Amino acid sequence: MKRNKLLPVKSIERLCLYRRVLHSKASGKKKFIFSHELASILNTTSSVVRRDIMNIGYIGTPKSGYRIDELLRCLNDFFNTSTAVNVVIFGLGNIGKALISYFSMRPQQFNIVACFDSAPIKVGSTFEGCRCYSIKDFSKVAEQKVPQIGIISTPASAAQEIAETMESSGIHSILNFSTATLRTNEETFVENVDINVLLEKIYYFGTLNKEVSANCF
Amino acid sequence: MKRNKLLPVKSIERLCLYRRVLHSKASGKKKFIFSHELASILNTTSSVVRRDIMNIGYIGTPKSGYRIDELLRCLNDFFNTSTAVNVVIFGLGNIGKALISYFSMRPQQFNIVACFDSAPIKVGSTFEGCRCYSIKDFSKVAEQKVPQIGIISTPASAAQEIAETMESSGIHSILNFSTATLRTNEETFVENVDINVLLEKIYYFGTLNKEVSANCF
DNA sequence: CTCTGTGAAGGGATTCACAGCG
DNA sequence: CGCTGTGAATCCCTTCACAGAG
Repeated sequence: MKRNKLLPVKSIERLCLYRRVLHSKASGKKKFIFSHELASILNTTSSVVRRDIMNIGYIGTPKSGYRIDELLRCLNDFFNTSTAVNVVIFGLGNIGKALISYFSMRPQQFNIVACFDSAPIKVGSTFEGCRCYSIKDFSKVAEQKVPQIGIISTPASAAQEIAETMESSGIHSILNFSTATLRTNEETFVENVDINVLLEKIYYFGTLNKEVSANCF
Repeated sequence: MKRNKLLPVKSIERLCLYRRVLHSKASGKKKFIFSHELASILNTTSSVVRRDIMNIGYIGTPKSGYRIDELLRCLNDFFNTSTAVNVVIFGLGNIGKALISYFSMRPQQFNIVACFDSAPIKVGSTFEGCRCYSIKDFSKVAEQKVPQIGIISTPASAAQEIAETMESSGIHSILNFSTATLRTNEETFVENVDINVLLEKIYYFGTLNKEVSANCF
């Protein structure tokens, strides 16, 4: 793993949030925003905000701050979201359905183009406009829909094979809700969302040690 | 935020995973496990494993490695899981239901004792054994059920008020699936799971920059 | 030998602090 | 005076490297 010229993960996460805030303010009357305003909205510090914005190369103006429209455009370019990104979901269980429902109302950024399940009863059905295919048909569907992101919301036992299938179709961005530890190529980025780990973690930091918080800056 | 004697967040996350692996191996015939075995299973390095285990104070034996049963007991003590932790969920939408379904089959560690929703049609109903209450009744229910963890799976607009309600009832561990940036007391630990941020992130690291991976060690 | 335990080095991200500009 | 931009310091985590034990 060589993270050559890439921005820090944390910085990327925050930049997403700046984008959301700016988007919500883009139609307002205010044309400029200060680093400390963004910081206050997102519970961080102005230093962090300035550093992050510096990282993506945008230059604000002293005294007046950042132009909202320009910075927003800069962030949009940075995240390369001129067209919606195609997403596929493996596993039409509760999580899969939750994601499809969520994005069916917000098709601007991410477009869930297909879902896959191994249960014959689900294959061929349509959930909120999203067609469910057999996992066996993935490569065919992938050729047609050209997904860039894959989400795994299957039991852990199926996860590794699915990850490999996705990789062989050129998907290098995987969001893994299963408890499996995926083994992937170096160029694939996997993010694990493990509900047990999340709960253990917040329980540890919130309950076992009262004097701590990670939410504040 | 003073993270006094606390272990690093990343270390905590990994320790959860060690526990899961050890648990699955506890009934096997092998009595010992090496740091490099754990590392290989979880896609990390033996250095990391040894450092993490050192952090919680367990001492292995050179040559034979770690006693699986002892290390597991040590981890259980560390995470203080002698009894199930009580969890409440705000918002009986898709995510809320997914979580209830998931944990209704695994009541050992985390026990979802109640859920809350503002929709009158949901209040009073029961989903997979979990009773849905009005948010207004939270403090009454909380007195009875003594929840230690709260999960927010409502729209962002309701999140801040819910977080404050939870805090006033003594919950200091919050898992936030909404897009709201919560403002909480210092002693409360908030973990945000923002699906948009997650997807942006994996898209950035997986698609925009092919030469990178964060899954490998 | 092959393991663990751990001080020390290294690398990354955050924070500090201040120059420079309007 | 605000504010931003940014080198430098700091802090935290990971990695290295090796002593010590069996």
